[in-house]
Amino acid sequence: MVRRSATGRIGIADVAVKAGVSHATVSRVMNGNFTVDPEIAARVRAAAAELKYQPNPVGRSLALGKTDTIGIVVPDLANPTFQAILRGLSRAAAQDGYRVLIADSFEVSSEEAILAGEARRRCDGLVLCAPRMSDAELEEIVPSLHPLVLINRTTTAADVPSLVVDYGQGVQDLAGHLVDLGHTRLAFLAGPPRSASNRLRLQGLEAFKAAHPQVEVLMLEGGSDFDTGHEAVDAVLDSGATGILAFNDLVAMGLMSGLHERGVDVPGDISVTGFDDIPFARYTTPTLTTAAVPITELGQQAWHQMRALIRKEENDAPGSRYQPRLEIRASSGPAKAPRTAAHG
Amino acid sequence: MVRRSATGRIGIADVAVKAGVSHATVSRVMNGNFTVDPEIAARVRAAAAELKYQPNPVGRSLALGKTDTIGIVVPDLANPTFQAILRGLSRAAAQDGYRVLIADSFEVSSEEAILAGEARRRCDGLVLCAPRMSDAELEEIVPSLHPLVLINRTTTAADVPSLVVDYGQGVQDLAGHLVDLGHTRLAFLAGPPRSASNRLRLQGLEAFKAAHPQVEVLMLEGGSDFDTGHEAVDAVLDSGATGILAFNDLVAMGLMSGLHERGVDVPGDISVTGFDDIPFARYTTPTLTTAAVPITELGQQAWHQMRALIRKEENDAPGSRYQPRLEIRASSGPAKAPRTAAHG
DNA sequence: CATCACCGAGAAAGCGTTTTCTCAGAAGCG
DNA sequence: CGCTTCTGAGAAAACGCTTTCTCGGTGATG
Repeated sequence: MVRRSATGRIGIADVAVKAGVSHATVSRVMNGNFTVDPEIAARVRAAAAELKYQPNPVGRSLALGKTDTIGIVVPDLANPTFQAILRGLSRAAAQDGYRVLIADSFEVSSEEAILAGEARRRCDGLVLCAPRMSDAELEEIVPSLHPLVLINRTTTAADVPSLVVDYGQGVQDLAGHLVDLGHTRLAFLAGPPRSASNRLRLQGLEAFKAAHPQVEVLMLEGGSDFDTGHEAVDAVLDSGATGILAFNDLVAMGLMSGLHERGVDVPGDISVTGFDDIPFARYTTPTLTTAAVPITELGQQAWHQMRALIRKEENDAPGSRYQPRLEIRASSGPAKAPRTAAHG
Repeated sequence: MVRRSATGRIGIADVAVKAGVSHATVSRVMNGNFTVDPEIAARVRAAAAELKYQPNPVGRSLALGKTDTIGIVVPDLANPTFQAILRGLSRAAAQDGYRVLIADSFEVSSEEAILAGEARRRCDGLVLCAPRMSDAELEEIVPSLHPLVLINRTTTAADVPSLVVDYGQGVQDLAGHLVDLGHTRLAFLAGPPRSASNRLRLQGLEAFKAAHPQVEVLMLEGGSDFDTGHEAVDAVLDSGATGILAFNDLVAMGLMSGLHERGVDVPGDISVTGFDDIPFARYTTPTLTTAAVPITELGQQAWHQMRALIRKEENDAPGSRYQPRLEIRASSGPAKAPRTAAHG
């Protein structure tokens, strides 16, 4: 039997014995070091192949001081946005031989710091995705997390690229689109209170209100999933608004489903817009007007920024800002006469 | 400065020096070994806290022979089914202090074996999710992957729990439902050819045909995403079938969207069913009749099986079989008179 | 008072690699 | 032929931790 090591797995030592050389030589051969006699190299390779030897990555990591793994912390793995970021990140990282370790904080912001630290120590770098923690807390832990890439949050720390989507501009574009269609009474179905992207949307709407004093913009409480939108039907109908800006596509879909059940026509009676342009958005009935965020690309960019950090390359553009693109589909249409005047 | 080690990070040695004890003692204290003098322990803890010492997991892994990480290989991270499994797995594993490393094979079956091996070596166990590789290849690599949990595939190897969804039964339930509604000409929009779950559906349909000779069941080529369903509109209309069994909910949604564009009424003209019951399914218009698979629970179960393997517990139920539950919604309805007779 | 058992902490040996250091032996040169 | 230089491979250190081994020192017991 060749099983010698305590773990039961065959190691470099087994190969060394079989090939009649030292571990050092086996290591050299496995790493393509050419200062080794071709004949011996061949013998080592034969032995390795015969034993099906594969280097233990943990030992390797310890010696090399790197794990070829990056971590990502997301607030909620059920959210399509984070799924897409994860996908883009994983795909891009894989092309450079890196793997991704995931940590889901389940929207528990108090856990984020611990999760992030733990994940960081296991990996060569960390992507912190839309953290829910406070600015103060973020600033405090950021230094210990380098190399770090931030998504949808910013920090004053240097060397921490930030990829942010301009939700403020996006929501203004959507509101503008509705106003162009004649809507004068809008309502915003807000997202999770701790979400920075929700704050950006709110700021965008404030700016919009300032620029369009004739338009009413109501604020309604919401969340980030289907059910939130579905449950908001009453509040939406009560508001008398004809143009609804949902926090994201999921909320918009839930809302449209609820409106459909009530016999309210979209966009005949009420126009609905989403945000994100998830793949489903083009297959709803009616198809969903939304603001498209190149979200998978964002995950990919996150990796490229991370790679630059790991390789200590000069980074000409540390971080970037993504502009959502207005995607006009069938869920938004001309405003009908305001319902407050409908009884006349 | 306390930075001594080559990596720049502070290690156990720094704490030892600061507390005036040996590394061994620091290690003992950090691991809650009570054979150490309380006063010394306090001194060590104080030093550790002051230096913000956190044990290096790589060194720890090497010494302990475990990484507290499990790997998962999925054919396509963009597929909601695998996302849900990942979510359930990650959540359950996290509760036991384990993290998940992901590997996406992008439906390239030739990559799967390498990916699986690599991921396995980095982790304490592996979840192989609906692998596309051949049975022969699977059998070949399975022994080297233990502890291993298989999803939607089976193996002859012992000690490899298999979690499989009974797609065959599910598709028969759906077909039966349509036949009960009076449909006599059905069509199946197939999934990826290499998918085992697709094979199971096909087998189920064969059984169904045998049991219902009066019902026609046509086979149409397809895939697993929206676009597949959307592009299948012509084929579906040409087939003359009034009841369409889509491979999954995504395909069904794409198809319904396409039918809607053509002015075909669902379920008035054609009934459509999906599979999986993804969250979106209850918010489509019309809401989607489908077969619900407890997919997140499946991910969770995968962890429980894995945990039993890692802990070498006796496992009373190595693997299990999940029965989809028929979820009748609005996309299926009574068959109208066969269109072949409509010209009369 | 001497011996034994025991307790607690340091020394050292792993865990599986990579990489530096070291040193035979061969080759080259005068 | 003797010296130096170079090549290539083994010995050993390092990576950061856990854990066994060892042993000085204390308290207990006969």
